[in-house]
Formats: sequence, C-alpha cells, structure tokens
Amino acid sequence: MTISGIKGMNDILPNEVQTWQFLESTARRIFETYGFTEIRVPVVEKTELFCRSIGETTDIVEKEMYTFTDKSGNSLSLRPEGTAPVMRSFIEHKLYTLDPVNKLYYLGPMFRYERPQKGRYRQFHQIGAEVIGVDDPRIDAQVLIMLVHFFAAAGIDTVELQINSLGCKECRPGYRQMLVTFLESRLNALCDDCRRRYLANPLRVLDCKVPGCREATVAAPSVLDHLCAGCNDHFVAVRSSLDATKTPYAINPRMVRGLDYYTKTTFEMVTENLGAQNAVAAGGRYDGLIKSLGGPSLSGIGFAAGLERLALLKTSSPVPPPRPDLFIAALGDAAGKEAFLLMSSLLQRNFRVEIDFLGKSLKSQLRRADKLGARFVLIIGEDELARNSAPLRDMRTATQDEVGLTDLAQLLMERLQQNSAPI
RNA sequence: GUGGGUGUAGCUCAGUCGGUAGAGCACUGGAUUGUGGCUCCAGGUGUCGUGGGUUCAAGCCCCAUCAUCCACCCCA
Repeated sequence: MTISGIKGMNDILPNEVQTWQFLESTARRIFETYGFTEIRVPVVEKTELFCRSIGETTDIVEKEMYTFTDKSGNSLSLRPEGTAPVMRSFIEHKLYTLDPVNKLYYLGPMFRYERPQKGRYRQFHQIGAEVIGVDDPRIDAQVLIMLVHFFAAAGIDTVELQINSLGCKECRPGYRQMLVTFLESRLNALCDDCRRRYLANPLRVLDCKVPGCREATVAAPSVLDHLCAGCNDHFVAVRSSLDATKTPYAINPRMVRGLDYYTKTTFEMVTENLGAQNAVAAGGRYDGLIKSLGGPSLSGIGFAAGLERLALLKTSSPVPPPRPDLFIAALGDAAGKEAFLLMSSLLQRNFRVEIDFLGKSLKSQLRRADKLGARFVLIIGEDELARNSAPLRDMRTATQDEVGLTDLAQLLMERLQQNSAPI
C-alpha cells in the first residue's frame, strides 16, 4: 500500500518547476525594481489574527481555515492569505520606525479547506506585495502599474486589469443600505443563493452569474455613484495616473472582495482561460487594517497573485529546462574516467556538462545528449586519449571537428558565444 | 457542504451483444566493429481504482467505497 499526498495539495514536479521558478524570479525582479523588499513570515499564526483581519463572518474564517490547538492550548491556523501575517510582523517589529514608507513582498504557500477544482487547491501559493504608509493615490496607480508590468514580463497577456472602489467607512454603509433596499424590491427575481446572501453580502449579488440576477440588478445603484467626496477624488486620481501612463484597465463597479478589510481602491487581474476561477491576482487598499490590529494609523495597499493560476496560464508556453552546454560521450573505461575528470573541471568553471553513467553505447549516449538538448558533444575513446584531442560535435549543425583537450574550457566558451542564438 | 463526469500500460485513450485486454505516444535496444533528430524493426503477465454481488463466464451489468476532475458555494 503506497502513501498518497493530501487532497488538494500538489507536488510541483521537475517538468513544471521551471515555469514556477520563472514566475517567481520574474516577480522578484520586477518587484525589487519598484523598491519592494522580501519579508518572510511563518505559515502558522494565532487563529485570532485571521479572525480580526479577514473578518469573523467571511467564508474563509468561518469554514475554510486549517485550525488546530497546539500542545499548550493555543488555537493556531495555517495562514489562508498573506496580508494579515505581514501586517502582524510589521506591527510587532515596528517597521514603521525605520522608514515611514514600507514596500514589502512575500511568496509562499497558503491553505484553505475548500473542494479542489481547476485553479483552486487546498495548499496554494501566492506572491503578494504591500505598500504601507502612503495615502497618495499615485501609489495605488504604481502598484497597479507594477502588477501590469509583472504580467507583461511573465509573458501572460490574456488578462485584463479591472478596478473599482469600495468606498470607506464613511460612505460604504450608506451605499450598502441603499443596495439592500434595492435588492429587497427585486427579491423574487433573484436566485436562491442571492436571496440567501443579499443581507450578509449585498455586493456579491451584483457579481452573481445567474442571468436572472444580472437582469434584476441592471438598474442597481453603483458604488461609484455613491462614494464620498474623499473616496471619489481618490478614485479619480488613481484613474488619472493610470491614464497618464497609458496603463490599460477597465472599471468594474460590480467587483466584490472576499475579505472585510478592503477600502477604496480594489482591483483584479482577470482571465477567461481558467474556467470558473477568473481572478489571477487581486488586491486593494486597506486603510483601517493596521490600526485595527493594534498598530499605528497607517494606510496600506497590496495584492496577491495565485501562482498555480499563473502557471496554468503559462502551460501554453512552458518554460524550457536549461540545456547542457556539453555532453561528453565516452567509450571504454579509460575514456570514462577521463570524461569524468573533464566534466568535473568544466563544472568548476560553470559550464553545464553531462556524461553517461550507465555504460551505454555511443549511439545511446548521443541520443541522450540530443534529448537533453546538449549544444555540443565531445566524443572520446582510446585513440582520442592517445592523441589528446577529440571530435567536438555541434549538435545544431551536425558538424564536428577535431579539438585539443587541453584548452577545452577556453574553446567551449568561444564556441558558445559565437553561436548563442536560439534554435 | 452540494451536484455531475471519469478511473484500463509511464502518459493520452480504445475496448462492440458480457466470452479471459489493445492502439498511439513515451521508454529501451537494434538497422552503422565509434555518431543524435527522420525512417524502419523488435521489446507489454497491466492488482482493468478497491471490496462485494449477479452470471457457466464481468473491463463491460448491480451495490458500496476510495481517488480524481469539473461545476456550485467561495475565492488567488
């Protein structure tokens, strides 16, 4: 009886890990360009942290957390998202005393107990970024521009940036009541789900996929028409910065957030290529969160991108594994030993080199060199050892010439530079 | 938590009316006493997811169960 993995928790196998590393390194490069530095926080936190930040009545907290009691009786949870732990760390270590503006990014696994489906898993990975301490709407725009920049750098072009504003604690309650009143007037036109949730999460009704609900809510009041002056000015300024930098976006006044702490600007990168999961990245401003967690009165804005979903979008153009510069094919014991020495020496000089360890025939070794995508193959046997030179085969052009073994590293470097163009 | 689909070779799948299991790809070797890709040849005893049941006989029918996928809910 073999042991299998846990439902919804996936292995990332060698043939897909290249794509993951590409996405991660691209994100790091772009985020660091914009002045963000990485912060690493534990995957386990006190349960209370998530209750207070994400919201007691959200689905995440109510039924999706991996919560357990440790041996000293504390209630702990595997993190279902990254912002709350980062804010906890920010407050705990008083990072605001070192710099009034903090730009942080994080990367790692999150856990939610949900039924797995396409693009949705119980252990999933997010890469996220947070800016703390800036109210200026230009920072909202910069975060969005960075997000767009990242997607472009990652070669993912089947996404659209959508933005919205959820207002603040001044204007949101009034709008919410107005929306509830509107929905009550259309209650019998709504689906069962929406009738159930219109009080708890009226905004969610606007995002319902059922056509009847769509029709019933076409005339629903828009949050954007009921922002207070401050929120409206902020949203206009964000749009103005996006327009000025020619950043493409769409306004989606029906965008919803699953976490309670969001205010003002919210946004998503959405795609139509992931089945039911259309959000690849999502985020927004959270001006009250840090204070509510016992920290200073500082505003924040950030987002998280789902790496599984990004990887799914990359499957159409997978990232190839690195190819060997050289495969040394050897015939006979003496040549095998020499091949090992040559390889070791070249590896120390940072060439990618492979040899055969299985005692295969020359044909078989060449097949393997081809399969690995080796750029060159050096073929050595007894004769080659005796004359201290050997044929070096260019696998791209299927030509070969005799080269000395003494200065192989120098020669290899020249040949690799000469013809480094992709196939 | 709810609903539906699918479990047969490493992978993708076929398998007729129930009659004791196949293809493509991949992999390995060979066609060249030391030369890859293309082509050709050869190489498969696989708990048919698992456990019951019906039957002379079950991959196929029935029941249960597990896994997985997709969708709902929710969300990255």
